[in-house]
Amino acid sequence: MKNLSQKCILVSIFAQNVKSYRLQQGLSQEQLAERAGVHRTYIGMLEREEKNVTIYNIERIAIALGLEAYQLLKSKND
Amino acid sequence: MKNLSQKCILVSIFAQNVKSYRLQQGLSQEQLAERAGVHRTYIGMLEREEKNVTIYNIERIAIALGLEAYQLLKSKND
DNA sequence: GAGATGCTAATCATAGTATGTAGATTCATG
DNA sequence: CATGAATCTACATACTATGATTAGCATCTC
Repeated sequence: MKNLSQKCILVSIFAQNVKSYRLQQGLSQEQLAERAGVHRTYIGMLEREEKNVTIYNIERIAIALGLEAYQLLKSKND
Repeated sequence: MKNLSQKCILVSIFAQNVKSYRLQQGLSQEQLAERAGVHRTYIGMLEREEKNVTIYNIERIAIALGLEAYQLLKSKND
């Protein structure tokens, strides 16, 4: 799943948002992973734009960050 | 992937939005599928909440409907 | 009959999950 | 200063569960 960002803008936006909100809340990848019920390395892969995440995991991560899911798909400069 | 909606609210919201926006634009499932570059039955499966769609296909369908992707994840009564 | 949708099943590609290693950073503590 | 422990992250695989895609037939409405 290399170069996914070239094909899909959303993957990139999602990655940036997850990392941004996570750091904003002072969470490590591992802490966020535990809250969301996913594996430690999975969060890293998402932030590196290596995975084509599904809507179910978008929801889990949004909840773990205390956000509405659509916020993770919204470009911050809009 | 039955009873997906019980575990994931977003699947249900996404399904309702796709159907709602599609009908609003007077498109058949087949017409939307062609625009989005997916198969006819796949749109049907999404609208019936049978699939855990990936972010890449969310983007394709959003583009086909002339929408921003986040709009498909946003509950209409907010 | 024609068009649209539901539904099943089957195959192929890949998302989800996990393990292990390595490098970078921070922070004590001698 | 060292240097050693602890934490965080990147990265390389690998397995298996399931998402993506297609074909075929049924149902329903007009």
